[in-house]
Amino acid sequence: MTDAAVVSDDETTERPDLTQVIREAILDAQFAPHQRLIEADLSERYGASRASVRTALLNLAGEGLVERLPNRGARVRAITVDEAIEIVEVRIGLETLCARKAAENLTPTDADELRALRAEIEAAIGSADLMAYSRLNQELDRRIRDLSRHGTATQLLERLRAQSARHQFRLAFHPGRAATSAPEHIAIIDAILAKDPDAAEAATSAHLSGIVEVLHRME
Amino acid sequence: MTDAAVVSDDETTERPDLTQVIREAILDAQFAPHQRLIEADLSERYGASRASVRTALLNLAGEGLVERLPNRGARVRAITVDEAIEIVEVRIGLETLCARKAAENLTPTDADELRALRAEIEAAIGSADLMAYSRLNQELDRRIRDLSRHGTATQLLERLRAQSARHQFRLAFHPGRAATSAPEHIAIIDAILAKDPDAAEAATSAHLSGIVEVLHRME
DNA sequence: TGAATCAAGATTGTCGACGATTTTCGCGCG
DNA sequence: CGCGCGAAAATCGTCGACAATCTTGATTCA
Repeated sequence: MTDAAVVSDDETTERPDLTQVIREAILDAQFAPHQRLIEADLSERYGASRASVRTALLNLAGEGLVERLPNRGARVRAITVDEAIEIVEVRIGLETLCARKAAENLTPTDADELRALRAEIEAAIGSADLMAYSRLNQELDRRIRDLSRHGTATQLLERLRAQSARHQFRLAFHPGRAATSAPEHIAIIDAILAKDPDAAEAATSAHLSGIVEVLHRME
Repeated sequence: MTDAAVVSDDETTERPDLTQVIREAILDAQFAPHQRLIEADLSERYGASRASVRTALLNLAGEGLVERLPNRGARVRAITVDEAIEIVEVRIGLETLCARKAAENLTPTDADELRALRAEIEAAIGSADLMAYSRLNQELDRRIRDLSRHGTATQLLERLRAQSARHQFRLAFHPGRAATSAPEHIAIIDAILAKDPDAAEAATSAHLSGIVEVLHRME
């Protein structure tokens, strides 16, 4: 299935940063929430020294993906529903800011790309392809962050997204969720395309407030 | 186990976490922005092994206080004025959220403490004690964060505050700044005391927007 | 003179080992 | 039978040494 015989025993191929490898393992749910990440185990599993594993775990702790209990090691950080709600509440502040800036900064080229993205989203909705729709939502969020050219907000949003990846994923398949959020996403896109910061902020705020509501009911 | 005569030369006293020591050194401006933090130097300076220093630097990198350039070591992260503006823009979103929650959660006991704090602030203004006023501003921000009981927002605000400590400090002594911001702070307190989330959000937003303005002019 | 090259120095990255701390588990005592 | 107690295991924290990498400065050649 893979394209070459490089996977197995030989480690001579360039190895990507351990931090990234473990980060993706966590986001891929190869490690469960609250699972202990024992340095010696990871060390053997990835063929690196304990010091390297340690460095990676320190990095991931800084990103909020793992917790480090003094003298008791690291474990995958588990986000409760309450925390997921807090995260979305914070996202309201950050994403409305980005939406505002995106509307202000929009260039004709950006507008074309955004229109293309809108078309894709509408197509995904039309064919009821939840998986594609979920992916496009993420893509839209990322696109708006980029357009905002606001490094600080972008960085914090990226952190929060990683931390709540599991919850975001669950939410995407919540019954009836797509039908509600789709027009909200379209509204956000249109407000940005219209270069209307106030409308972009309002549409973003409305969308995320809806998510907070849903999460509260799930609690 | 007497605790006398242990302070001077002997290192047998419990040592506070190196991360905290170096963090405070950075915030105290013992290390200048962009100054390189060489592991061997810090190791000798604080009488710890290089591994411990390394751990501390990784922690501080996670907090955004130092930058780590691959294979080229760590240095104190320098915040430009543009970044300082971005940080305040983000604070608008986060602190309005906290002010809102604080107004909603306020208990009679909290209200008493808040009134005491207001009295202190008014006293500092009356005596034109800029140093005390600056300290009380920080205290007020912290108090509102606590009252909000919003862990996620609190954590992010704490990070941002540390990163922009230098700029916040400079701003506090900007000519005429105290006269402008004092009534804004009082307005925020009163809105929270009135348990009026909308007013608290508006007052906080107005205050921080003013700071953004000033920073823009300083640029 | 000036650019390319390469050697020496400085600094970080990685490693295996040892010591410290926490957890686990068996054992005796009430 | 349960509860404390202590030894053993598991695991993290620290250390010194070495390897890899980047930087600096001298040297050579056109």
